[in-house]
Amino acid sequence: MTLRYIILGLLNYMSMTGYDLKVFMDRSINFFWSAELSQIYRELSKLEGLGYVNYRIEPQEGRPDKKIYSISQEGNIAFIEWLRDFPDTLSTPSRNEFLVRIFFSSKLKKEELILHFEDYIRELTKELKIYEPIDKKLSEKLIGKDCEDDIFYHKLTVKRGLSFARSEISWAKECIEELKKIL
Amino acid sequence: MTLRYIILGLLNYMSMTGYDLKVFMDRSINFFWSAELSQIYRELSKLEGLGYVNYRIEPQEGRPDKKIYSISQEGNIAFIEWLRDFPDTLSTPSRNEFLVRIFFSSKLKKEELILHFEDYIRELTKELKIYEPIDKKLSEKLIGKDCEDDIFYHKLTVKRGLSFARSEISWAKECIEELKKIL
DNA sequence: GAATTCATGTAACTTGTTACATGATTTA
DNA sequence: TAAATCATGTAACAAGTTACATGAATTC
Repeated sequence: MTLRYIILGLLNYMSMTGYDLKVFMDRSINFFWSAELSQIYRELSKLEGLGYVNYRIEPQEGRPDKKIYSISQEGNIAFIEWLRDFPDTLSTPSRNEFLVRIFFSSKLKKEELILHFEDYIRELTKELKIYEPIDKKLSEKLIGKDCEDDIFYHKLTVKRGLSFARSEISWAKECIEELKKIL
Repeated sequence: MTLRYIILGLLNYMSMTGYDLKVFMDRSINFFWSAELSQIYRELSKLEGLGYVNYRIEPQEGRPDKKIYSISQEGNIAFIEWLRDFPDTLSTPSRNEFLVRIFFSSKLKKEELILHFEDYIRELTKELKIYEPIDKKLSEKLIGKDCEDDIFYHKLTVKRGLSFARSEISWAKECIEELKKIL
């Protein structure tokens, strides 16, 4: 269901094609949710069936015509409803393959496992370097504006990205230390 | 694919029924992976088809007979292979519904959002209280043993649970502060 | 000359969720 | 008396992934 509401939420910003939605998602929400184009198209058809979105066709030459989707009033109501009933139990079960692998790593050479932790740190450092300029940019955009603005909330998620990455890096470093002790 | 290797990994510890696997998972790996019984049974059939597991039947009275699964040699080879080729790109896409909701929260009253952050903090505090005694227990078990032991690796994942929960709590507190500033 | 962008999708598949069914025994 | 535990599963559905197809225009 989450993808459904992401689409409605984004169409609230502006009307878009399925392709646009994919591009938009890849550049924003992708840090904490992802979806394939095929999934987006499928969901758009369902949303249309529900009357939550409408589309108009913009003809193109040499390319398939654009279907520009907009959110309907009913769609907007459904979106707000979803937003308001935040699940109390932290709904989506967390799945983390990296941790599964660590859990079973007794079967791995310590040196090898250390390399994996180092890879992990490298990945997260890259992420930090992506988040930092975004954080700055959003801060600049926010100056003088009040909090009604979406940017304020986007920034909260970017801050979380920063704090998460830093915390993971320091955990991974501790793991490497522990492993080196008993090498 | 991850569930497949979790099952193989657990059967490496000991032979079990599908039901046992579910119970075992719920008490350990559940913090970073979960699966329904129906999914486990389905995967066990597939694994049997692949020759990665075998089972013997233990008859029972008044209850369905037990099917006690063991890992085969081929299964063990497949498991080790999986463990060795750690994906370089941090494979499974992270999905976090809570963050999606925060991203779109401009449509929510600030007071309401603060309540959601407080719920989140409460959840994570509960988690901390679960992890802390586990961490202690594992530390005690580890004394005098060397690192070949699975417990050492399990403890790394528990440490991560602690560090994650603490980091999330402090982020959520900051968010509340930010929101109160502009209330 | 090869890959990427733009824009639509379909089809087949895997994975995860929910609901249902059975039936004795134990616990609250 | 209701529910949880033990133990098997099936069926239907929802969500996510991967591969395929089209075809012009642009960038490397």
